[in-house]
Amino acid sequence: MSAASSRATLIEVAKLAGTSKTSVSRFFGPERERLTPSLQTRIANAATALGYQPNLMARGLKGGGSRLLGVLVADIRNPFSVAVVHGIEQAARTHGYSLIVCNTDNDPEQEQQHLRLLKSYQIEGLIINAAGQPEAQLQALKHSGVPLVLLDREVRQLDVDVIGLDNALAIDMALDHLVRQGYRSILYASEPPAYASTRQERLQRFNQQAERLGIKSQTLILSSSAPDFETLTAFVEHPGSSPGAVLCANGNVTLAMTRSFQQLDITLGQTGLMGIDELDWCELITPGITTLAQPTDDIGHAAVSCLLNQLNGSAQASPVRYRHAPRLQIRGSTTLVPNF
Amino acid sequence: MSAASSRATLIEVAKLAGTSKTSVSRFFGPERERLTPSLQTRIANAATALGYQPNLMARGLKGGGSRLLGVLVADIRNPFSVAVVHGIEQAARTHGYSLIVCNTDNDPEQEQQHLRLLKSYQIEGLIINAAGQPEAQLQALKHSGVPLVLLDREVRQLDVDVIGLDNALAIDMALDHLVRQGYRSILYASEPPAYASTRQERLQRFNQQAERLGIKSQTLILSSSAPDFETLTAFVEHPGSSPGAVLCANGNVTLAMTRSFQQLDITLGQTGLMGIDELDWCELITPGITTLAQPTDDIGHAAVSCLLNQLNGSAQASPVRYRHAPRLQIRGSTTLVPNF
DNA sequence: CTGAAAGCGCTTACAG
DNA sequence: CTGAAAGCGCTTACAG
Repeated sequence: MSAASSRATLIEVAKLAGTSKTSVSRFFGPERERLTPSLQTRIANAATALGYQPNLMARGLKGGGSRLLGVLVADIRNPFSVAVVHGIEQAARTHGYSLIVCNTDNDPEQEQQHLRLLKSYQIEGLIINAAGQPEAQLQALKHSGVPLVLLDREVRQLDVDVIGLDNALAIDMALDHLVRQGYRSILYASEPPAYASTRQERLQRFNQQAERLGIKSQTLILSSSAPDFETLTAFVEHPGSSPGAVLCANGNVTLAMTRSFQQLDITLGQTGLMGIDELDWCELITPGITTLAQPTDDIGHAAVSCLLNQLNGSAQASPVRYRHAPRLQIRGSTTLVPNF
Repeated sequence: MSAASSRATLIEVAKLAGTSKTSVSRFFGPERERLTPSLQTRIANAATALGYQPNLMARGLKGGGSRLLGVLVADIRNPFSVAVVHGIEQAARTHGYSLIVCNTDNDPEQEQQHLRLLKSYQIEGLIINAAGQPEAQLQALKHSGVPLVLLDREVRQLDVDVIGLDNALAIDMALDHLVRQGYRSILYASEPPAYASTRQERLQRFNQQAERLGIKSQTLILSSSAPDFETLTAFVEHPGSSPGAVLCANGNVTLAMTRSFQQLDITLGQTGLMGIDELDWCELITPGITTLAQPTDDIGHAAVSCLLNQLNGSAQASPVRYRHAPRLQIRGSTTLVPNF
């Protein structure tokens, strides 16, 4: 159909520059300096004249490396994930890498499929926010020399670098804030913890610390179908001896809970509401929703650094865990007596 | 550093199966049926035994096609873009394609750089939501036989398929709704229209239709720095003979305007507020913000279809324009007398 | 400093 | 139905 005036190749450039493939190849690689200045300019001219772009797939084939990083996200529509991918992209670009981004929609099957594909593309590293527990595949990748970094979620029995939030610290900060603000009974709302280590860590820390602090605590696991109004209603009406607050395990939960608050006509602040993950609209819901913002750019950058360290061989012997601290963003939803 | 027990190759599979490279290659390609059932199973066994995955970069090199689609977005943190990419990904996966996703952060320089890279990766098609006007590069790509689809934004002097919203229809629907609701003076808020054809189209249609309908109209171009409270305040205080409404050109603007409304303590509904693009939180801002939702999945799917049509050679002679209709989502922000 | 040659893992006419 | 051979565009020892 199309004219397909196919792109110029190394050979054509060499011919036009009156030199060999080898020299042209060197010109576009790390050995450019070995070439005479005059040869360099001859090649440069020929290349621009022909609009030559090295074929990275060919280069990848022959040891040069694909310069491709795989990124596998569980939910690309989650603002947190998008923000991290943005950070990853920034860092990757700085180092001359491009990204193959795949989304699994939290489906382990799609995850398997994507992992197969990524392997096929000879990626030089993989950053994965796992949907399931693809230990076998990842183990195989790792074993075949592909640097790996787990993002936010761990995978059982897989001993590789993990980058994410300091979940224990986050829960501690949340509880500390809520208690300071006068809330003494806390409902912790989360998506089902199975398969997502982050959810488990946060939930576990919550239970542990709530007990240690003598806080009246309760847990609500959100089903993906209908919201659980009963539990929430009961909690709001009988929070115990003192005011209650709802702590949301992540942005999705915060969204769901905010909806529920509105539908049940629960006053923000009077019943506290706080969430892990910062979202565009948290400041817009009167009187503002208090959050723990994750440093998403830092997380993305750290993930790329880990990968590069592994590529350089300058990696630690044992896997690293980067636990980033969240930033507390205080708003009206955790103030008992709204001032108006 | 790592053992790099490198992956199995075609040759090893052939050896183990006691056959030739050719047959193994056929097995993994579209010609599998030409092989004897017995040969097929022998190869299948050998392949799984070795955990063989075809090297797609090698395949890409030798005519087989890279099975890679490029996606270039102007702002990956915009929920609209993310939703469309999600749709693209779904459709691409169905057809066995993976995505190289690049983000330009609305920077024409990054766009140039990414385009060069994408070309290097031998993508089989490109979906681009342009940041600048990269006509030359795109022209070259098109000329070298790479199917192209413009997403949302057109590029001047570039005659290729365009997928996006029916901007004229959207504006018409918005104006119709606002007028019906009793607003007679409308402030149209937009980001700077330069370089983004969508913004221009919407703005132009707004001006045109406002005049035709005899609506008192005004325009506010948002600067990226500080919000323009003066214009908004003046508009709210002197909307003319009858109530005024603000129409936001896209999701970013809706966000900015909602902030401004709150900071200036403007009551939603009393002064209308409506936006193109549906966002998670539009239903959460009391009394809800009326929107025109874009069918993002459809748009993503359509983009992939166009690409595939071009690849098949079954494309129209002249470029196609798919203008998708928005869906009106009515909420309290465009009701003059809130009922409570 | 420069180049001829082998080879990366695959596909595809072309023969048989 | 199957396979030997050439070649995709590049890199990298190895010689000169």
